[in-house]
Amino acid sequence: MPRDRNDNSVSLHVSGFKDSTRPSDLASLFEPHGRIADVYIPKDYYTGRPRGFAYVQYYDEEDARRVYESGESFTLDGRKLEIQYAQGRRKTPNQMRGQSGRGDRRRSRSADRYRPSARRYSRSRSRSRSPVRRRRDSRSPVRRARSRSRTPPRRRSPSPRRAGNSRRSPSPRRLPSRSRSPPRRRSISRERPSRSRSQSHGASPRRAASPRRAASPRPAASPRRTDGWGEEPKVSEWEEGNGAYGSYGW
DNA sequence: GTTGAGCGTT
Repeated sequence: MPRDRNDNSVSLHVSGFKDSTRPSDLASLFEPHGRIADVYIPKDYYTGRPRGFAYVQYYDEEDARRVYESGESFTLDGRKLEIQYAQGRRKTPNQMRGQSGRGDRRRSRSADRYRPSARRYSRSRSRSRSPVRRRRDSRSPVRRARSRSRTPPRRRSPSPRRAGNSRRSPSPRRLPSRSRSPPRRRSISRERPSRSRSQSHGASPRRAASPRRAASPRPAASPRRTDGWGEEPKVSEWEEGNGAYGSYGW
């Protein structure tokens, strides 16, 4: 990521669109006004649902300014979008933790983002086959398989923290808030609390005897593969217009 | 290699 062009890099805070809206939709909407550097739609950390707003960042700050100042009203899917300047820089996970005091409740799950350049998919393989499966490993499969340290609670390894502190973070001092555990898809075992109480007959000691790493909360698979990465038909369209940004993909 | 857990909605 071109990082921030400068500290002034402005992102537009856009809201008012439907939950079904995808980054690419916004991208194609705003692209005509300037090169889009990034479109990011935060999603709830747990539910994975879009939080209702997005950040559209122009590569050139001026474009953002123009869009904003022009007061032009953008409508997407019949809804008028509200546009503002983004207030702060994106918070990093760490920052979020810091706010845990208050934001503890609204941690947000991986967000939907849209980066120009995402041109992978050479037609080397028959992409028409199973899109889903393919999508999964479309991005450096190997990489992904190994570095499970990065991607948070996508589907399998639920605890982002677990990964992070493994060695990466300099100061592994994890906050005491154990509520940190991520997307726990309502594990059943968790839901039968009082049961054991009056369960005089079934309680066999030997069972409880084997302490099996109850520590790892397994979020039974993410809600759905609402990765956002999924099928993005229009993307290509948008992308084509901006094939110039090749910068990353990650 | 610079992150993707950035302002929501009382």
